[in-house]
Amino acid sequence: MTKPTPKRAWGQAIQNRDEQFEMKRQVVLRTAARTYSDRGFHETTLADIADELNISKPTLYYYFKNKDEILFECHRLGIEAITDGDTPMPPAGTCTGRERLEEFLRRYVRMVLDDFGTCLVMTGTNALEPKNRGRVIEGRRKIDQMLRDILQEGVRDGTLDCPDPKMTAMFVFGAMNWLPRWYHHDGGLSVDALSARLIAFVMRAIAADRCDR
Amino acid sequence: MTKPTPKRAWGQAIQNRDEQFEMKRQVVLRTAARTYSDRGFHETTLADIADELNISKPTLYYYFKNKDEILFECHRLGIEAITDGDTPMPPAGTCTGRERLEEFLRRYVRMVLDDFGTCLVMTGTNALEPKNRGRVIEGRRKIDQMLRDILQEGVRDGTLDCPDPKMTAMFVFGAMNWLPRWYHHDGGLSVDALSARLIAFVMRAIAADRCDR
DNA sequence: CATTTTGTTGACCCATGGGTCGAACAGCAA
DNA sequence: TTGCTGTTCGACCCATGGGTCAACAAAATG
Repeated sequence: MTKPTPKRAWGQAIQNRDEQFEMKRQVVLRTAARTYSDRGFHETTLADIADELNISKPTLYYYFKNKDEILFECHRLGIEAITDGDTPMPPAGTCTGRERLEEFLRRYVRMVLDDFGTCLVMTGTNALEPKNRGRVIEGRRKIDQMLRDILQEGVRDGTLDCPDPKMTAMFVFGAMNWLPRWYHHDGGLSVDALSARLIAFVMRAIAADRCDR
Repeated sequence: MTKPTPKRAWGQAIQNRDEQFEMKRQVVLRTAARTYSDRGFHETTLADIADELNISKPTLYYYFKNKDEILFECHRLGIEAITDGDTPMPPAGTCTGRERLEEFLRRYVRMVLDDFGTCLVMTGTNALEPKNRGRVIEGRRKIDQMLRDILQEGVRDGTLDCPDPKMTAMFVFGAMNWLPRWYHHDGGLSVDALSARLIAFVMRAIAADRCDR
């Protein structure tokens, strides 16, 4: 659950003023995301986060409006990690549903094992103020829909065979969202190896040609 | 996530003194488990629980030592629901690993969609005091082991075919532990139907004769 | 009815922790 | 040196909520 922490100090690189500001914001967010995931949102005090960065509590308020905003930003970054990944998902139609499914699972696993993704699935949205809460829920809904669409696409083009795409999606999300609770980055198993195993498991369950071995 | 609440009043049935005491304890626990699951442990105040039962906060302290103990009892009941179910699991050897797996999954799904089981998988153990925390973790470890053993048994007797029972167990637990987050008792899908779907999904993935259809 | 035991409560205590404020301090330009 | 702006912090405020207590109500007991 906790990645090997770089443990970089607070103000390191001396760059442009705005970049420095944005960089420090990021450092706070990463630290917060980790701590929220480990101990839970309500069990984490702002003093905890500040201490971990060797800064004071008011300094946090120089970079963020309040505790909620920090959590919201973590969730937002987690969601963006899939929806607007660095390389976009291959659009529907360019390859089989099964191939798109594999790609989606690979991305999602990577995302959910990154600090922000982990935070997204480990901490509830209850703490967020209504407006931000709604945005997060909407984001997650879109991701849900993405997987459902892919499954249906695979059923249509004959590369997948699952009786109930909606429910199947939930089972698969469950398996993936649970990863941060037991997978440790320091073990012998790499994220890529893990996602390969998970993909194999899912494919055996729903790939149309699942009698291959 | 929230079952149709009976909403029974506080002191209803007039029975033996001790039974009454124990019954009221149970009512508190069920209410607490539901609220903890819905809103989260830290988001739930003792006043919330008390209000829901139309009693006062100090009354809770007449039945329980503190907030932690209430949570612990919920977890304990959740764990017992599988380990010491009303009818014991068929012992290893009396049937195939695959059959035992089906039975285990059926039980686990039922448990995890009951108030206490839901509470067990929805709320973290961080809040518990060290001693109780250890007991809960131990309980969950035993349940983990149970599934792993069943999987290995199935591999041995040839009814199951999964390359890595440990990891497979985690995937399956993930899918099941995620159920309370999306399944609603008031929908058209019964718990039994749901567990049948989940079992079908898992069996397609790891049953040795998974080419049946 | 008196008295003890069992249940219940309003009112209170107080540690925790989110959030604020004004002072201080850095760097930099004129 | 003087000011200006961006950054940091010690000290403080105060609402929340877990937990307590003494008093009161309600059965049981005799």
